[in-house]
Amino acid sequence: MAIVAEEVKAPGGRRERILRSTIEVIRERGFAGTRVSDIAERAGTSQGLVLYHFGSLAEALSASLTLLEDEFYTELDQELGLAEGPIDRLWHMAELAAGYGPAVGDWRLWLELWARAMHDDNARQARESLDRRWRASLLTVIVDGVASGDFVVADPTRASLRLAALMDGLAIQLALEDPGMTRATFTDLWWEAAVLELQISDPKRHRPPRKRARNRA
Amino acid sequence: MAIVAEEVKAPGGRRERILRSTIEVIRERGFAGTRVSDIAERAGTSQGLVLYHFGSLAEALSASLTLLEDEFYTELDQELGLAEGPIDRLWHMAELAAGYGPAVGDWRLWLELWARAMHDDNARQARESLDRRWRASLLTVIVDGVASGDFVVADPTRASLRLAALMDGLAIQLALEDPGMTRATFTDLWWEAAVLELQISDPKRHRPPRKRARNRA
DNA sequence: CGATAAACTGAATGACCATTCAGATGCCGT
DNA sequence: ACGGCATCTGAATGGTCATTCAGTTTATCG
Repeated sequence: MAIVAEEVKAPGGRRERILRSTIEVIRERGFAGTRVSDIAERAGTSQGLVLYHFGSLAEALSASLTLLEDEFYTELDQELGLAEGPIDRLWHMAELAAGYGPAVGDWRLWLELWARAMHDDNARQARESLDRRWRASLLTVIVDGVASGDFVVADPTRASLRLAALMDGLAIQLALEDPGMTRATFTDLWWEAAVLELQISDPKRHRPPRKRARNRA
Repeated sequence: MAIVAEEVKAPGGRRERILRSTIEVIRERGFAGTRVSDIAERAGTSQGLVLYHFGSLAEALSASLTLLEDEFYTELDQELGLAEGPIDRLWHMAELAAGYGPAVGDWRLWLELWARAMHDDNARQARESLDRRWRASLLTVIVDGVASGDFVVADPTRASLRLAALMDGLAIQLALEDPGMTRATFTDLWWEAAVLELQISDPKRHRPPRKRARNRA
């Protein structure tokens, strides 16, 4: 378990390494189960250093949320940059949400964040801005699609609310490993709803198979 | 804060009173934040008694989940018993989910349960059977509606999956008090999706206004 | 080169909590 | 009235952490 090889020069140095470890630990053990010693061990440092950098466990957790936000935004922008028309963009978002990527589709972390948001103010704000951003992107895609004639919707805001909520709901099953819910069914079910909701007409070019299928352990 | 008046004869005695207090505390402080002393204080007893009855905090939490399941089932059955046709039943489920009732629409508790299900096996099982039950009811209503001609659906299972997921997703906003998400918008958005998904044609009798609006503090 | 500061460590320290326990109190059948 | 049993209490007990700290190593810069 004690790999010490590539740790020497992670970009960003020890501090960022600790934050990344923190996120990993939260994902595995939850906010509640995350101890300073877990973070230190995962990062290959001492407990003292974690506190030296962040002052307290609470601060470390909070800072890791900020890092998470950054990665989320980066991933979203990058992926949307690749897509061409509204339909393609929508499809990319579906795949991001289905978990083909490091941050956006990391639903275990989202469930944790939702629960924590009820009791911790940092978490509340983090999840709020992440959610806002996500839904704004979705809305933009829909509005663009309406403008370009790809979609037909009476009320884009309502449509985006619903499609976003549907993702969250499906994601719960995904995160909890409900039998019968896979990434494939996720996109499948969601896309069908989107087609219905947005009256996507053009049947060509729907659901291209995914190229890569990378995901973290 | 120390009210001691009506505690004397809660039906079911001290033991059940402790379980109910446990659920309340979980709702307010989360699983992680729930201490034996919180439960005891809330129930108006000593810490010792909590442990006397349940042996450990973990057991108390677990037992409270069982009570929660019972209440959920009771509430669901009772409410569905009141309804007449498939459309009416569907509407009742929407209202239950929107939080007009003590157990089913208690979404803060659900968020907690989802998060805990990732790390605790009792929670995992509890949420799984609750979820299964809920979705089975929804599926039944849909199938009945198809049989009676009220609904037109190609694949009832997929429809029920989607409609259930949509509820969960909307519920997150509700639980986290997202500005712009109320019980009314919840039913509104969901019902519109249901109408679309199930091709509900009969426009009369849709969305009767709610009679009572009771809810716990 | 020093030397000053930053980064880092590991061993205390102390707070917080679940759990234990020795005993009180009420209850019930006889 | 009394023995025995379940219920109940409040004060220990002990373990598990976050946090502190005295001191060591490493980087930086004149």
